[in-house]
Amino acid sequence: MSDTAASTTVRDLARLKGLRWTPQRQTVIDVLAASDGHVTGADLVERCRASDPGTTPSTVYRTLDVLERLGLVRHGHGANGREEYHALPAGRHGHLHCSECGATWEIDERRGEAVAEALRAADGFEVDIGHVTLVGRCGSCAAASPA
Amino acid sequence: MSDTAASTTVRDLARLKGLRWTPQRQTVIDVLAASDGHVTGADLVERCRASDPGTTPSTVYRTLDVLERLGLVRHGHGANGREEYHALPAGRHGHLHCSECGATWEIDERRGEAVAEALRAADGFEVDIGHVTLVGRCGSCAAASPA
DNA sequence: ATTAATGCAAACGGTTTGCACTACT
DNA sequence: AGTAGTGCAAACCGTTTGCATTAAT
Repeated sequence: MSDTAASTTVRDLARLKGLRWTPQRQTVIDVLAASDGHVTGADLVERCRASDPGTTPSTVYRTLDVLERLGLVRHGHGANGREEYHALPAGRHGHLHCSECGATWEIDERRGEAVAEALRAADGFEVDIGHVTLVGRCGSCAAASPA
Repeated sequence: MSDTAASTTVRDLARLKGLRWTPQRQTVIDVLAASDGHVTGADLVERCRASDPGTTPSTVYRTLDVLERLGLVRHGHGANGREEYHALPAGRHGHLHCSECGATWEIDERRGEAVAEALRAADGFEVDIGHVTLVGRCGSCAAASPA
C-alpha cells in the first residue's frame, strides 16, 4: 500500500504542469495523507523526518506551496493561529476546538452547512468553513462549569 | 476627553488587583480603545509609538496579558492567523474576511447568534465567535466570479 | 521602602530566502 | 543537457524572556 493510485495521480498531475516529481515531494504527500486532518507546517516537517531524516523545512514549505497551487492541499489556521495544512478532499469540513479541555474535532457536514447558511443569510457571504478552527467550549465543559 | 471615566475605571480595577497603573498601560488602552475592533500585536506596538515614541514591544505585550487577565481585552486570530486584540465590550461579535477582495467586517449580532445556534445544535458546543476571523468570499466577490 | 513594571537586548519558533549543488526529465 | 528542485545557512518577523533599572504605591 505504499504506491497508491492516488500518489500516481498526483505525480502525473504535477508532471502535466511541467513540475518534477521527487522523493521529497512524495514524502510530503504521504505524510500529509497519513495525517487525518490538520497538521502544522512545523509538525509536518517533523513527521517527514520520521520517514526521511534528511528532510529540510525549506523543502517542505516549498512543496506545500506547490501542492496548494495544484489544488491538492489547503492551508488554514488552527486554534492558536498557526498555519495548518490538510490534504484534499477535506475542503468542506471545519474544526472546533475547546479552549477548556483542548480537544479538537470536526464539524460535520450538516452543521457546517447550517453555519454557512447563517452567514450567507444577510449578504451572501460564502464562508470557507475549512479555513479556520472555531474556538469555544465543548458541550461537556460548558455544562460542567457556569458561563 | 483625555481622561475618560472608562480609563479611571480601568486604573482602579487594576489597583484593586494590586497592580500598578503606568503611563505605558494608559497608552495601550487608549490606543486599543481608539482601534475600532481588531489590532495585531505588532500593529498596536506601532500605533503606541505614535503617541509615545519610546514604546517597547515587551511592555505592550505584557500589558496586553495583564489587560486580558483583567478581562478588559480579548485576543483572537485574524485571517492570516496572527494574534489580534480588541478591547471589550466587543466579545460577542466576530469578523468576516473576504480572501478575494481583502475586506474585513463584523458579524452582526443576529448572524452571530445564528452561527452559534447552528454549532450548539448537535452537542452543545458554545462557540466563541469573537476568537477567530472567518474567511471566505463576500457577496460581491462570490457573485462576480463563478464558484 | 517595597516591589511591580519598564527597557533593553538577546533568544525564540516558525517560516522564508539566496545561492550553489543535485537530480529529475 | 537543461532546468526544476534540493539543502544549507542565514535572514526574517512577531513575540517572549532575563535582568538590571525605574517608578508607582
